[in-house]
Amino acid sequence: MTELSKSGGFQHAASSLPKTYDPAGTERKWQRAWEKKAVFHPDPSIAGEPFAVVIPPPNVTGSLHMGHAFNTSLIDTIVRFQRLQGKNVLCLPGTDHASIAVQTILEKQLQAEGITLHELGRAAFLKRAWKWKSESGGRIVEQLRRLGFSVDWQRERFTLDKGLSDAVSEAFIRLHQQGLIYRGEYLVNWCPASGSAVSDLEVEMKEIDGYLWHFRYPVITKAASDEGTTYLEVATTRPETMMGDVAVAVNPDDERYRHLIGELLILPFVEREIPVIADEHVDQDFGTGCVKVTPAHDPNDFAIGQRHALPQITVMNKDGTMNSHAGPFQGLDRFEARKAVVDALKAKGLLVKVEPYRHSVPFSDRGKVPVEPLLSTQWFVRMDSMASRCRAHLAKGEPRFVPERWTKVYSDWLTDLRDWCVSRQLWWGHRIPAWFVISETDGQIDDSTPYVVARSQEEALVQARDQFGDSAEIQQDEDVLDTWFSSALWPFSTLGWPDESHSDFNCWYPTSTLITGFDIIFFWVARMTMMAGAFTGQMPFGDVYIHGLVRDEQNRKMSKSAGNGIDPLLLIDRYGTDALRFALVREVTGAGQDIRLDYDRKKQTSSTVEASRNFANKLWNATRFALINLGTSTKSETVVKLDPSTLQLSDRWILSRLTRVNRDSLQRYENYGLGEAAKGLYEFAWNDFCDWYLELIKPRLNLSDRPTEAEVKDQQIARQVLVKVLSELLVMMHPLMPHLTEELWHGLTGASEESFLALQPWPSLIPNCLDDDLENAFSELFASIRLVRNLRAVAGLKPSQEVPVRFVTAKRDLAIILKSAKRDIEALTRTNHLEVLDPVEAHQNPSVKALAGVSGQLEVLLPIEGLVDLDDLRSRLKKDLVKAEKEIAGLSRRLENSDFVDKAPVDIVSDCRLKLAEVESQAALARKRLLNLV
RNA sequence: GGGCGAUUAGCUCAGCGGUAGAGCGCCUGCCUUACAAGCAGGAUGUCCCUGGUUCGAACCCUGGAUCGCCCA
Repeated sequence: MTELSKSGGFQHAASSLPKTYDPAGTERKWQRAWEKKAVFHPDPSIAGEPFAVVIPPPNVTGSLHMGHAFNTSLIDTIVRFQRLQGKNVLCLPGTDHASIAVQTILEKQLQAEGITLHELGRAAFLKRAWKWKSESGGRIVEQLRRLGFSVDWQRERFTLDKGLSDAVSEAFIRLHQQGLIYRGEYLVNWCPASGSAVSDLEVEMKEIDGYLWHFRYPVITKAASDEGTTYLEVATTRPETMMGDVAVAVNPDDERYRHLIGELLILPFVEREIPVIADEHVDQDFGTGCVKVTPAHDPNDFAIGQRHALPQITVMNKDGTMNSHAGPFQGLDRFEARKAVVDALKAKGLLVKVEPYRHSVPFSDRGKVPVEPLLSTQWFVRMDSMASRCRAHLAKGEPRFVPERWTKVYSDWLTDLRDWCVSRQLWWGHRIPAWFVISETDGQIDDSTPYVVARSQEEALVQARDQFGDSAEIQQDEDVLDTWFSSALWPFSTLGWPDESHSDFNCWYPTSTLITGFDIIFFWVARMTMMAGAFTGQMPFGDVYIHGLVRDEQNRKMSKSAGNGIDPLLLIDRYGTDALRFALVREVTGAGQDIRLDYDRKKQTSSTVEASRNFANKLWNATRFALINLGTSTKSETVVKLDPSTLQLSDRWILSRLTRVNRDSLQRYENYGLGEAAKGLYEFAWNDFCDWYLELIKPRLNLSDRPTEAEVKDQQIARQVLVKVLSELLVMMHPLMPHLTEELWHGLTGASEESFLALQPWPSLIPNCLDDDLENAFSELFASIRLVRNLRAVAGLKPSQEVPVRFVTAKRDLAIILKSAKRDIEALTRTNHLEVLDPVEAHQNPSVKALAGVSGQLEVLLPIEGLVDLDDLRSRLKKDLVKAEKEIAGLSRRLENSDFVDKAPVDIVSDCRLKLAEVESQAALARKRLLNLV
């Protein structure tokens, strides 16, 4: 083992190969070698069909979670496969700058040090942020390396890098020129926790148990002149906003209130007069049918306010406390204010009732606090034209979603899309490239201050002076852009855009496939297609492969707050990277469902990953077996062309299976059937290759002391086939288990340190090699072997005890196979004398009392009288008989049905007849045996 | 309210018109010279319910139940 890690290969040390695979050393070794030799650093100028994937850039504050591991495993499987296809593959890594997350981390640090953000100042803050990034921002990237991710690290990008930042400015400027960016005062989602506006997508609606408060506003005009004061009753979930009320709305068709329309009410506490208005969007059946209208604090009310030209009165500060418009409640936090308002209403006798009420409340994704709809001046990106361009592309199938059903999710979202608020009141990020001409508004910035958009301060000043004269003074907007703005440019900004002559951009744009989870279809996928459409005129990727989420053992979404994450690194330490990757990929089904990862939290074990680890070990040992049995001069043999005439049947069988799994895997990898590819290769490797083929060739590999010339020659054939099958299997497995296969392939082929399995060609399909008849024959052969073993187990024979066996069949081609495999069967069943007879021969030469079984058209007899417990045998035979009779009943019923016989396809009917005959003979045999036992 | 997905062995999931499979777990033997992280053998199912289409339904179509997700 130490030998292995020191020498960097085990090709000369087969005998010292350890019995179990130790992933840690192997993984480190190849990760280093791949990166050192720049194996995944493609050259855009070389020939070869380009294939490009950009990874979803993880948050720079992040650390590896199962979602990354899953996404990475899928991406890497695909790109490694494409590399084996000989394509010029670029897989480009990087991280995003995560404005809010980074700012939150740093603010916590500052808080601990007792410094406020504003004391520190913007420049010092940014310096700190970059320092933090250089120290802690590399963690996720190092963790991605541990997954064996075959990305081009030399092209790694960060959204705040110079190039990408320039791309962001350029994009902003161009959108502004096209009139797709505007600035204005609108109701936005204000996150009091981060002190910034957030976009609609960053708001999560949550069902909350709250209350519906009913209270009364006094009517002060017409009605008041009658008998005493009349009141109008309103119902709200947010009493604290009442000081911002500018009207009460009722439905114009509502008989109850029609007479009050146009009357005035008096708003308690602030004593403002507000009108009763009619709006047909008011639901008569909700609450009292009267809606208080607070345009500055509610999106629906905002719309009503727009329709009726109502004023907007903001009663809250941006930190969530009440402002001077809130009258007596000024200074209170919004939730304290709610209580205070309710208490005060109660004291005034204006509170009618309180009922428990479950309703949706918007929460900030990041801040985890209720979002406050607040009027503020922000920058917006106009969505309609960009979205409709995307829909036009989609009509042409661009991009293609896999699975297809996500297409509708994407296109629905692109319809009726609200404009995107892109400004954030933060410092860490891309500062908005807009400069206010403050000299026009007396050094102040307000909504009327003109601005210029430019690439730099200098350019902005030139523009400003052009437009406003030489004394114009400018000041840059304080805000930064939404992190997703830069992520939306990722597929082309990372390739050199806006320099469209950049060789990377020319070679790899548009990219081939995007592989990501359904949770960011809106956040990221749709925004990328919109930006790409606007700037490159093309969709940024051909395919979008959407995968599910990894859920915990109880099917819950993994999240930091729930604390139910499963640490991939823990599983890697325990089972190896390849085992984790294989386990994750194997679970993926064609439908793109979520996957549930089995996990025992106490023991920190996962039976799913363990099974994959065991599989890795199986491949390890199969190779170990090969190396032990190949002798010394094996390397050149691997390239020898196999001569079909020299092959044994079992060789032809495994080559047929190999060809089949090659063909299937190719098709599955290409069509995102990664789980199916993994399962198919697993079955081939474990069942066909290890369980059967290796066992079948053992006698051919282990020659006697004095082998004949033919035996020596045949040993060479077996060795050649062994190496061919195993080495090709390693290539096909490589996308799934890159480290293990790289290691084993080097060991098996003796390839130099300079060449890599990762860059080998996919094995070509052997022509005319698929042989259905042969595969069927081998299935029968294996069934017969299993039957003998089963009979031996029933008889309670010791594994070492050799007995004679008789096969009786009327099926001639089966008899031929069985006879030719006589030596193999004997070896695999511990049989010392195997006879293969037809029924006539068997009848002429009846055997003594024997244990018997039937498989297909084959009867197997174990003449071992005296060794068998007759009672056991009897109950076994009875059970067989019952089973057979049940089957006979079913089959006969079908065959007696004339509709079935007439209408079903002929081969189905004949299969049915054949099966019936077979089961009938099985039953007959069981009956005969039972009689003989008496 | 609109939409999507799921429901199959104890568990995790395949299968998607011809009468049910895998891995793990379980039972019985085995340290058989690649592998005990293994080998051999074995047991295990009203394929959620309901109608319908069909010669035939786990699979297609009605309707429903339960769980989950997305959008409003």
